[in-house]
Amino acid sequence: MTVLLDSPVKCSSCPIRHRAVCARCDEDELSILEGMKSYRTFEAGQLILWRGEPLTYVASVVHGVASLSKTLEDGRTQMVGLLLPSDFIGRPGRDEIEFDVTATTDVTLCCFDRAPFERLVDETPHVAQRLMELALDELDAARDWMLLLGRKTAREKIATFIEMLARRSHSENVLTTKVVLPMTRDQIANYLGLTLETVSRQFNALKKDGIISLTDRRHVDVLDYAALHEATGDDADGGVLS
Amino acid sequence: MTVLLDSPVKCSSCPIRHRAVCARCDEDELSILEGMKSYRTFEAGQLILWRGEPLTYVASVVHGVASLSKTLEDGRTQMVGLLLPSDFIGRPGRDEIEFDVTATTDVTLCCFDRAPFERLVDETPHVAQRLMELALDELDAARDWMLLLGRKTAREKIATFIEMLARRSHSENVLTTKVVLPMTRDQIANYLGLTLETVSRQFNALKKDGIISLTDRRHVDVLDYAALHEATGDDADGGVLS
DNA sequence: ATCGTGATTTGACCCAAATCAAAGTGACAT
DNA sequence: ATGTCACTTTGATTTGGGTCAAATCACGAT
Repeated sequence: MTVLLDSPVKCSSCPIRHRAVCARCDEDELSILEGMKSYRTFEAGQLILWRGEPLTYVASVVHGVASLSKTLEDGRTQMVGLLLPSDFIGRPGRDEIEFDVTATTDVTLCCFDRAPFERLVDETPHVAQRLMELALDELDAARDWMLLLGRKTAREKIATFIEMLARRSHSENVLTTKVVLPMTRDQIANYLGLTLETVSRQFNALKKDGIISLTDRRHVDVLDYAALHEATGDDADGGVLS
Repeated sequence: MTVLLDSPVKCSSCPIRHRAVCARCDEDELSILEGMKSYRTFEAGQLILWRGEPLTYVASVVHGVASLSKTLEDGRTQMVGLLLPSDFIGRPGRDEIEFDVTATTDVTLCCFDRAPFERLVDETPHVAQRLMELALDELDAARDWMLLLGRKTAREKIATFIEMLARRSHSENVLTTKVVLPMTRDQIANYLGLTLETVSRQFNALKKDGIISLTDRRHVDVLDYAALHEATGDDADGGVLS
């Protein structure tokens, strides 16, 4: 199941050092974190946490992609968030979550036991502030997603999804044309409030229109950024995810 | 336009005293707030704040209902949040919002200028904590709404909406059967990702099934709570808003 | 190489909700 | 009482995307 790695990387050379909850920690604070952290890895498809389960630890995503999802009585499900590297799982002052967390790809988490972590948060205002910023970013992303789920057509949903991945996958500030899809058509459907068949059809429709090309199942090449943005339905600079 | 009332009520007798951002303030802190607050009222339909506009003040909703909404290029809109009494507008560390805020009914806000308020937040950890709780509540509500927008049928959406209002409108812990709709069919449609015609038809379908009765346009009477919950599609205790 | 399995694409058909179009309601002003 | 205006209901029709079903593809295991 869960594999515990005995040797997490040093905070100072951690890939998410500058974006995660620890972004503004100084050397002393990092060494405290260093002492209380442990890595856990999960394989693609594994359930990481589930609704109602008491949270014994909180964590930052180091590598990979995890998803948050909610389920209706009859089994219909909707993803309600994607966790990319540097995103945070768990929240101060709550010991349950009301959704499931699943590893979408193989995932590495940097975990902290709750009690000592919460103590650190109470004593370190800028960590609390950083948590607040992360929560507000999630809230903004959730609201963009509400607009997508409530009002966008299937084509607009797919275009928005590709644009979002392109935006997030550029390492610095260069827009990449090659986008890696971190999930299957089924999972994409789940994220966008569609069925997998519609996802497939719309990918191919965008391809037929010369906006993207599909090299293999997990890679999209954006041929025409302007047309892609046009296809999202968003106005000028709206709809930006985080 | 905006009316400024010169005599806001005393914090100590404020109806949202125990739920708003000031919930855990002591007498001294309240008197600081007392000194920096002012009331503003808006008529139903008025725009309170809009996207991109710099935020000069933050506020708590005292009376009435306001809505947050986002718009696509061609004018389709989606509400992304409802603000009921005690909900908070504005956020530490951001000076713009990425949605419009509109008065749904007549609204009274308790406003604080940003600069002094942020100073207070920095100096008063429990206010920062309360803001965090409010943000996390909004995030949970947003996620419930994503499930609704992405996966629920029109009937389920209407049932969920009525159930949410019933839950929120009970003054203490008694479930009321009479629910006041704080908005028009058009606005409800906007909130639920539907058209106004569909909203009207589904209200009448629930009525025909004996689950609710519609006294007048703005009042719903819940005749059968169990059936209403059944109709939401939520499982046992899920889908609770805030 | 071949098989098996899960992911993806494609096609045919259907239905829930959108769209288009008209009436119906009720509160208020004249 | 009459007209106006904004909101709501109801009906007829269309349609985007869901559903069901059958290939096709890709890739690791044997």
